[in-house]
Amino acid sequence: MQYDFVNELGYLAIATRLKRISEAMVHSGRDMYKSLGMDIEPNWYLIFRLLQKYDQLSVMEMTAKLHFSHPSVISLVNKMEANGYLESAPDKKDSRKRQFRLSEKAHSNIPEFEKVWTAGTIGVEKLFTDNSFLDQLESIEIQLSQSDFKERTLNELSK
Amino acid sequence: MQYDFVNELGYLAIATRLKRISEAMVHSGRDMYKSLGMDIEPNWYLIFRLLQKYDQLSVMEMTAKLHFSHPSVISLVNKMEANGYLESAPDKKDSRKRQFRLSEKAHSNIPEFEKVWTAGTIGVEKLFTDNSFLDQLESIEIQLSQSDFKERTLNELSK
DNA sequence: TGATAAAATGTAGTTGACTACACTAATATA
DNA sequence: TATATTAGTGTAGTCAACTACATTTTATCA
Repeated sequence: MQYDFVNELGYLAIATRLKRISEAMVHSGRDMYKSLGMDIEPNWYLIFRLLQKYDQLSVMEMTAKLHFSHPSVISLVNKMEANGYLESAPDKKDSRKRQFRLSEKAHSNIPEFEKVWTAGTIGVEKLFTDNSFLDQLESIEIQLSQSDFKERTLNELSK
Repeated sequence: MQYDFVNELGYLAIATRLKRISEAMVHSGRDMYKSLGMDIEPNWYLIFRLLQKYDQLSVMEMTAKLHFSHPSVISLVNKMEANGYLESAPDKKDSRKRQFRLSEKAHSNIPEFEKVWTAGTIGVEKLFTDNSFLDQLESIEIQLSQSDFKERTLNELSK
């Protein structure tokens, strides 16, 4: 890796670095799916896994589980439905809701996807020497959900 | 923190989590600057620090040091110049280049900014029990620059 | 030198996240 | 019951990153 000024900046540049790593991985993932001739996107993984576990969910149920905004979820599921991976039907009891489930195409393709997802998981896992990184990530998430960056900084400022 | 399905997904969802954390911090930082009546944006920190260190830089020199795309840098420096924090002048030797430096306004405001940046750094630092997180981050960056997610996954797939 | 390639900047358009607003349906309440 | 509030979905517009393309200037080299 060539010289990177951002890494000199310590903790205050951490958001920049996290975003760069994330974008590099997503970009590379998109590229990989294309190379493998798979017509799916990196983020669809979240929805596939959700509907494997919960079978049928509405938009708001997905936003609650993923902590995404609802427009983001709508955008994801619309694209997946347009590509034939999801089916939606109005909820029987509440006509405001659309219930989404995996399509037949999804079920028949997922075994192939699983191979790639397993390989991807192993590949990423090898980036870490132990699993303390995931633990630290969770710790950061919890702490920031209790008191965000602004609050923490203003608190330090007032000392 | 409420239930978060993404955290069940392990290593393959790490990009999603990094991005969420990054966006939460940037969002909160923007909000903080606003609350404090400071007319700056979180990412401007990178440019302030660059020009403190290097005094005068062109767009491409900044992209090389930050590993950002050049349109991103252009967008940043244009906004900063519009807000009076940067001054630019054509390079004497190469008329394609614009050389950027900190303005008088920047120099006179930075001491106040430093207080906030120091507080922010301390606040973020306290999210971590030790500094292994930054080390791990650097290790990931280096590894991914040598072989990206796609390559790693395809490599595992072929085993 | 003249032609070609490379470099620096800039613009346009894309993407995926977001907030804000709009609409409709369901629920709560006076 | 009628009205007000809340909830679910959808749309529009913003934002910061990106790629691709365009333009101009500089550098290379036949």
